[in-house]
Order: sequence, then C-alpha cells, then structure tokens
Amino acid sequence: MEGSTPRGRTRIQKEKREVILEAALEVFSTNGFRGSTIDQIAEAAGMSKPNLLYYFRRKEDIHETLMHRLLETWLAPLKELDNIGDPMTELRGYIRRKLEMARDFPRESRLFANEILQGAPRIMAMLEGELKTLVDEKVDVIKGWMRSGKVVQADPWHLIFAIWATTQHYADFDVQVRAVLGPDRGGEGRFEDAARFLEQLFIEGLRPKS
Amino acid sequence: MEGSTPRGRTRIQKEKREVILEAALEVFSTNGFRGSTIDQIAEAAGMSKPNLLYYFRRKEDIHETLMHRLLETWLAPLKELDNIGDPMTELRGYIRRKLEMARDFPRESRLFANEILQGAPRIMAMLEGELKTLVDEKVDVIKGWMRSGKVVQADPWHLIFAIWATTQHYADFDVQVRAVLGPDRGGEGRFEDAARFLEQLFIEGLRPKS
DNA sequence: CAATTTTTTGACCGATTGGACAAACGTTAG
DNA sequence: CTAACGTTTGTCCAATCGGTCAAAAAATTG
Repeated sequence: MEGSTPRGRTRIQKEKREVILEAALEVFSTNGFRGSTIDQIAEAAGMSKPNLLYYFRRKEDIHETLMHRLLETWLAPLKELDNIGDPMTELRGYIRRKLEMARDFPRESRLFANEILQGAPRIMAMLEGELKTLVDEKVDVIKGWMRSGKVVQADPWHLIFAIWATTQHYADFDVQVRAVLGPDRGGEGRFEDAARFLEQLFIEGLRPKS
Repeated sequence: MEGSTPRGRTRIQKEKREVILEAALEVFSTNGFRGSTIDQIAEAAGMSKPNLLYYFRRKEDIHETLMHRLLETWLAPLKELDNIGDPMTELRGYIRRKLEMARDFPRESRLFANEILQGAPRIMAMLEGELKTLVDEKVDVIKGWMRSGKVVQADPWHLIFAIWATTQHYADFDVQVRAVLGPDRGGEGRFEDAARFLEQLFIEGLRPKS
C-alpha cells in the first residue's frame, strides 16, 4: 500500500526523515536552495540519492518541510513578549532570547535569511499573514507601554526590526563578525559582549527620561 | 592580437563590460551566484551568451569584478567617519549615510549579504585584511570619543555591527519589512521612519548622561 | 518456513549548465 | 577593392542536475 511518499508512519520512516532534514538544514543554510544538490544532502545524510527521494519525492519538499518547521521556532521568542511583566524587562528578555537563538540556531537563521534575500518566494504568504498579524499584535503591546510612559515614544515597528537585525546579524554575518573581531576578540565571548552592548543600547535608548 | 579577454582598451569594450556588470548585479543579487546562469545575465545584458563570454571568460570573473567594485563603495561611508566634527554628529551622519546606501543601492547590499551568508569564500582575505584594518582604525576613533566623555562607554566593535545590521536590514530584508509594514505603512516613507527611529535609538542610547 | 511489504540501490534519462570553437559579420586602414 | 582586426553568433560538448524505474535486499508478517 501507500505508493506515494511515506508519511512517517513507521518508526524507521520518522527517523530517516529526521536525518534527512538535519542534513538538508546544514546544506541548504550554507549553499542556499539552488546552490544545494540532492546528492550533497544525500551524502550528508549517509544514504543514496534514490533512497533520499524515497522519503522526499522532490527537493522542494525537503525545503518546504524545513521552512515550515523553522518558522514555528522563529516566531516563538516574539510570541513570548508579553504584557505581563515590566516593559523594560520584557524587552530585555526578548533581545536576550533572540540573541540566544542566533547563537544556538545559526543554520536556521541563515536558511531564513537566504529565503528572504531571494525575495521570499516560498513564504511570502506566511510573512503577510501569520508574521504580520503577530507583529501587529505586539506593536499594540509596545504602543501601550509607550502611552503609559514606561517606554519612550518611538516607532514600534522599526524597534522590532532593529531587534531582529542586530541579533540575527550575529548568525547571518558570523563570518564577517569573526573576521573583523580577529582571533582574540572573536572567540565564544563575542556573544556575551554583544548581549551586553545590545542591552545597553536598547535600554538606554528606550528608557523614558526621568 | 590580444587573444585573451579584452582589457577594456577600446571604448566599446568598456561600455559592454559596464552593461554586463549592471546586468550581472541585477541577476546575482536576486538569485545568488550559483542560482544565476550566464544565459540570464546575457539576456539581461541584451546579448548572446558567447558574446558575453567574449568580454568575461568565466562566470566567476564577472562576480569577482563585481565584488571588488562593490567593496570600495561599501567601505566609503565608514571611511568618512572622522575625528573632525562633533562625535554625536559624526555618528548620526554615518548612520544616515549607511541607510541611504541601503535605500539607493539595495542590490549591492544583497550581493554582499549573499556572499557573507555563504561563508564569504571569495572575499575572506578582504574581510580579514582591508575591512578589519579600517574597523580597527575607526574603533580607535570611537574609543577616543568615549574616553573624552562625548560618547557613553560601550563596545565600539559591536556598535559598528549594530549600525551595519540595522541599516542593511532595510535592503537585505526589504521583502519582509514591506510585508510586515503592510501596503499603507510600507511605502517609500519607510526609510524616513527608519531614519528617525535609528537616530533616536543610537543618539539616546549613546548620549552621555548629563 | 514462505509470502508480502518496506527499504535500498545501480543504472539510466532528459534538461540545464558553463564553456569552447570556428565561422560569420562588421569596421577600419591602406 | 583587400587585408586585418574586433565583434557576434550558431553549434556543439562534457559535466552536472533533478528525478525515474526496475530490481535487489531487508524487514515484517503469517
């Protein structure tokens, strides 16, 4: 039965699909979609090309699965931005979470950046739908903070962009960051230095003048 | 004579090379290096593939020429950062210049981002050499400002990274920015909104507490 | 055990790609 | 005119690509 792509019913299918996705993340994130070949992914996954194509019928299916999974991970930190705690603490927490993601999931960040750079042909609907809705919602939260004087008046959309840009920079432009910092300053400590600087910049830049 | 690639001696050669580079910038910046084909570039340049290969013998030669030219443009704004004027005015000027470049030369920005994302295989030497030297030099300038109390104490390297990240974001992630802002807020005014926000963020974030 | 189903692979195919090449075309100088 | 040189293109090629397929090898089931 089931002549088409197996849908992860058996244990072995789930495992192999996982192995393929892990390998594909590695390959796609460093070469881009068009720059990656099925053979590369198959080799990284330790199987033959036809075997890989037994689990994912097309190259694009792998990419699509990867993107869908990625986007959930990607939106999580922003979803946590809540109206509950102290505004400045919330913002600091969001910056810290995003920077940790850049540090711990750089391949996911680069995969996402690759997609956006090429015009986001495969996830445009998601950007205009789910992402925009979520951002609109959080913008309202931030606007509330600004109205109540807990955060200085500023453009909330561009505040979010600035947080995205500065944190993801350490994943997407990692090579450049390390090259510029040099061997001594470019070690693992760079993320702590970045965290300190970004906290200072955003906290001082957004703290209401007392 | 001159059986090899013409070196732009004649007027027509210089012109055609220019046309090709312009077309290649368009194609490379939207598809990446491996995602672009010589045929695409040739068509965009309005000539046949063999004709294009008469001016640039290999696909990589076009890319290399483009990258070298790009890097000069790219470093220019930072070179202008001088010890002459008022520190805060200098920083504001640098941010403004970088944002203008993101607005006026988005293709160059995306080409550069593409290269860095893939590990900068072709320009690593430049990053560790010319770029690092320039940054080190400007870091010293900024350190001087901080010592004299004109700018608050902070990590100068990560300050530069933050400026790069926030400004280039509007070129590299333009699709996402426009999708999130929506049709009404995503018009041409977005660069002015961004400029206002970034000035506020960096100025307030770096102004010494009086 | 045998029968059946799932998993794996070698061989192959058509399309696309970067690039080579010689012939044709155009232009200019004598 | 002709000779020489610069420019353009049609044709071709080898390599690589995404993907197919039939058949072998494992695994599962009765």
